[in-house]
Amino acid sequence: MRMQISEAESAVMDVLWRRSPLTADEVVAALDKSQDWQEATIKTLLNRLLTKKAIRAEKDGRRYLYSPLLARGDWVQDQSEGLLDRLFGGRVAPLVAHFSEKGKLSRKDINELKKLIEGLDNDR
Amino acid sequence: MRMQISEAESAVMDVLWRRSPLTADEVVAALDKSQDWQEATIKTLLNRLLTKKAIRAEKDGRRYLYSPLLARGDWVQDQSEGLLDRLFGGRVAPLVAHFSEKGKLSRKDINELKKLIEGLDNDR
DNA sequence: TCTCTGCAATTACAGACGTAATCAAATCCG
DNA sequence: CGGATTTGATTACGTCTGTAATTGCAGAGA
Repeated sequence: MRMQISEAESAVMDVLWRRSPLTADEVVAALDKSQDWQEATIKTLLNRLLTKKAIRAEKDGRRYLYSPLLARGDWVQDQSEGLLDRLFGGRVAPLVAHFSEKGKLSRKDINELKKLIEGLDNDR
Repeated sequence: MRMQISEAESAVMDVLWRRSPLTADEVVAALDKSQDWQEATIKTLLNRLLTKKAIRAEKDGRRYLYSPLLARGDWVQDQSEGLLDRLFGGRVAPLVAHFSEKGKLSRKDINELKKLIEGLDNDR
């Protein structure tokens, strides 16, 4: 079983991925807009992430500075592929087809996808 | 907070989505290949799904026949959109770009995507 | 040096989940 | 009819998660 990061924990990771290192206080501040959590709650999440080795803390005088250890790309990869495997037989096209059917493709998406696919198609 | 179906529970849903109604026994048989669960475990999962109203049970003589109430499409939609929002800002193109970078696009995917996009692109 | 204070570490607690064992009710067999 | 068997219902229990409160310790002031 690989490392699991919970929903709440990933909100904390998100702020550290955006900018780091940060003090606990800065993390709290960053989450203030998006989440309705007490400071203590965020401290707990930071500690759980520490024991999971998903982040690290370096002493900076009286406080700590937190940084991610787990790379966002790896995490995203893990999550995405998990969902792809579980729901779409591991294939990307059906996933996109699904979003298309559900009207989740914006014009912008379509243009970008077109460009992306053409690029791939040309170079072999 | 909307209805949550756990990982283990979704394995049970999967067999009912494939074919239903089924007896508990048939569900157990179907899961025998993929999961290493005791019969009792599967009974528990069926019951939890019942209380969550994700499936229903109709009496068939001595036993019950189980069927999904939750549609697979709805569930897939829920999961996919959740991931899309959490990891890709709710946009499909970046998700596909991600898979592309990670080399998860097969030739077949590319062809299908191409066709799909063209279709969308033409009709407006 | 003693106290206050700002943080981090520890502890708390209920609900969900994974994973079952056990209990009970209905039915079949002899 | 009474025991064996089948199958669903109830109970169990440790871990993880969401959500905190509380405690303890290292500096800042008095």
